[in-house]
Amino acid sequence: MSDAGADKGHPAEAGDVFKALADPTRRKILDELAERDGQTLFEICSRLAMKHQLGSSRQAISQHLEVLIRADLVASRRAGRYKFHHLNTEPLERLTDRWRNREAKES
Amino acid sequence: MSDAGADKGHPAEAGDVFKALADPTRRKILDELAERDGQTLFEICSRLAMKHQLGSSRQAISQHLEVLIRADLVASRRAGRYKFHHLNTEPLERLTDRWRNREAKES
DNA sequence: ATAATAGGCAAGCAGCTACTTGCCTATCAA
DNA sequence: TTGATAGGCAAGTAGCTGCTTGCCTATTAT
Repeated sequence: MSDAGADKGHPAEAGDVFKALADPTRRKILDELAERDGQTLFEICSRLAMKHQLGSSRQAISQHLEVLIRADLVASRRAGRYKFHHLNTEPLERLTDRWRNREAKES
Repeated sequence: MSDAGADKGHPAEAGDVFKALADPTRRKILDELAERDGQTLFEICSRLAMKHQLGSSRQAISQHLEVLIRADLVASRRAGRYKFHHLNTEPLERLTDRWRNREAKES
């Protein structure tokens, strides 16, 4: 039991997606995963530190990943002592159509 | 010169757009402007209160509009004692392509 | 002119949020 | 086994953010 995903307990509201995207560090994490999908926490940490001079600690990145997972923008998969993170662009698909199509629906 | 818009003093970074969209009240303001463009502050206040049971004060909405203007999502135009607000969807156009196209550029 | 309307400015405050710190568990190599 | 690696949990904290409060200016109606 205990699903390895992150799309069961939450409906992943649109508000969570916007809030997740509101942080620059989280956006850089998504950039990193877009460039190389399936990285572990330590990989993301070291690559962010090198490429962006981001001195974020491991725990900081871990908490950011939690937010991204809650927003369904990142899916995690356990394999032994490693935990790989994968980018999911599906919540981004029709995110802004709401205002471009002149059709408001929900918050 | 001296355009009546909001793209001169600020480059209107992408981060400002994401932060502006992170608040549910601001998203509802955009919904309102998408449904009826060119409303004044008082119009937005009363319509939000009616349709969404949003008990936000005038100053609260005013401050939200400031954020939206800084993000270039709303343009304001003065006419006498009225100030009309217009929705600008241009910053939303390629907002999420950055991760969907696998091409990271800037924060 | 006087009052009403539409909006602006700024200080203060409560709640949230990103981050740190410290310690813990689990898996793998020697 | 022991130690190193990969990650988790939880409390504490500083700064940001959304909102209120109070007072102010500008434009319009009477």
